[in-house]
Amino acid sequence: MSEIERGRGVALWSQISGILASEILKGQPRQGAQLPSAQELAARFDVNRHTVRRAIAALEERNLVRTEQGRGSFVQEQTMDYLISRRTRFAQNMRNLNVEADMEFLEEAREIAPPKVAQALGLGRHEYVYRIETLDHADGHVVDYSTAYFPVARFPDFPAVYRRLRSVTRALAEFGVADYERKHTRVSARLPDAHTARLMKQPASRPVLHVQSINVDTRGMPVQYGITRFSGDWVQLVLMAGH
Amino acid sequence: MSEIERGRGVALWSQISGILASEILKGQPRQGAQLPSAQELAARFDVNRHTVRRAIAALEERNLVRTEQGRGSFVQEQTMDYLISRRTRFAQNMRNLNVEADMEFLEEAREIAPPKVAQALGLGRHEYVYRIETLDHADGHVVDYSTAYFPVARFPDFPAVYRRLRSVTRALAEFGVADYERKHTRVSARLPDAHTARLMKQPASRPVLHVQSINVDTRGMPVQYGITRFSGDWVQLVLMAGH
DNA sequence: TTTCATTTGTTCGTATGTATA
DNA sequence: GTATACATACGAACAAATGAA
Repeated sequence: MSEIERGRGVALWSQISGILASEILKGQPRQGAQLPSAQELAARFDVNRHTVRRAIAALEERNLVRTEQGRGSFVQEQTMDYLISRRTRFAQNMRNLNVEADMEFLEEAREIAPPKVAQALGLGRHEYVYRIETLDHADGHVVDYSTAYFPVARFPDFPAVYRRLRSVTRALAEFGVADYERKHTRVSARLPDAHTARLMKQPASRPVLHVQSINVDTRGMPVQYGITRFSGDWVQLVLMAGH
Repeated sequence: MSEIERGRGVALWSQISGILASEILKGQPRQGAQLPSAQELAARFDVNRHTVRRAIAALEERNLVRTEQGRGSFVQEQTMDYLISRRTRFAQNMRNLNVEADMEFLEEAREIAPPKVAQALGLGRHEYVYRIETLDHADGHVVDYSTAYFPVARFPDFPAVYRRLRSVTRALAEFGVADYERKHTRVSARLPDAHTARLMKQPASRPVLHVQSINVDTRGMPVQYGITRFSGDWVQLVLMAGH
């Protein structure tokens, strides 16, 4: 079985480029790792070295690969700049990055607010919150695994609205929260627990950015408390001055 | 010999709390480790379980201990909140935290700016920068390992001034930079390389917060490019809205 | 899946010490 | 000195969560 087909109307370099791109996006070889030499790739696909070079040039064009003269080609470290500002919106971030974003609902629950959550949201003891767990993908990668809490009293049946609109911003708007902003953000680096690593499809030995955040409405009342675990491999937080 | 004294005007729970606090601060038991059960502690101090509970409640209040129902009480992992804002100053941060800060100069060099550094500082190719490596301690722990770059042309003999004044802020002031602020900050989570792990006295398996920052003067000209690696165990970055 | 021991959390009651009007 | 309020300390019983058998 040959991986590529000749005379199918798709140039060989293009097919090879596609195969290598999908392998890289699947994480094999890893970021920063060296690609097989042009010679070896030529042998693998049974084409001329020039054809391989043309394929790699296409990958460089897509910023998936970086080649260094005399050393070899390497999988370009991809970092997605995730902008943190007073007005942080996931969807907007993804649009800015020009990637295909996709959200997956994992779980929703109605439960008594854990102490930390209650404190963050300014709730009393024994008050209820919705806990909503989501996975965000972009370009086929897991960007983050997020746990968000919303007070039940203020946002009855929030999960249903969120599911329907697929956006925190629009869901909150439906409850009359026209605008909200980050009150604060806490960032730490840690190793994911087994559950998190599995969900994020990454080894437990790779660190994640652990971000706790509180969003408040225009009157300063907390509307959302969230924990977002960003893939350390793919995401870099960017904090801008001003905004 | 009894560890606590009754009827001396100091409540039993307060004495017990003090003893446990000093043990924890000495690192025994260590961070994350489980405390003896309330039952065992009651036996050790020969008091009622309630009294021990009161003592532990005080430790929770001081954020030295975390207790989980059905599991036990654990020494709270201490994180130092490191405030990132437009006007981030290490010394100020440490003063706010009320800890003994201490800086150690590791290395200084005069070298041609690496491409990334040149770009960040707005320098041309082949321009020189000072590279200064420091270790910051607080309360006996390594807080961060920092590499800072300053353009040689604008700040001749910067390292000597920095060494003398032991403060970036004051050293820059001596060169006429009355004020500066963060242009931006990039944060990622990664595993330290062997060199970094050794310097920071932490295992290479524990992640660090990798922070790249650019400080600019009031006219917007970059004055410093830096890479700071914060101990993931001890430091949590806090990003406040507004300021 | 069930059972069981361990541990923390909560709520009674009782007694005593301490400060204050 | 007396009355009152409050914090401290102990005892017993039970509820709730956890983890291991």
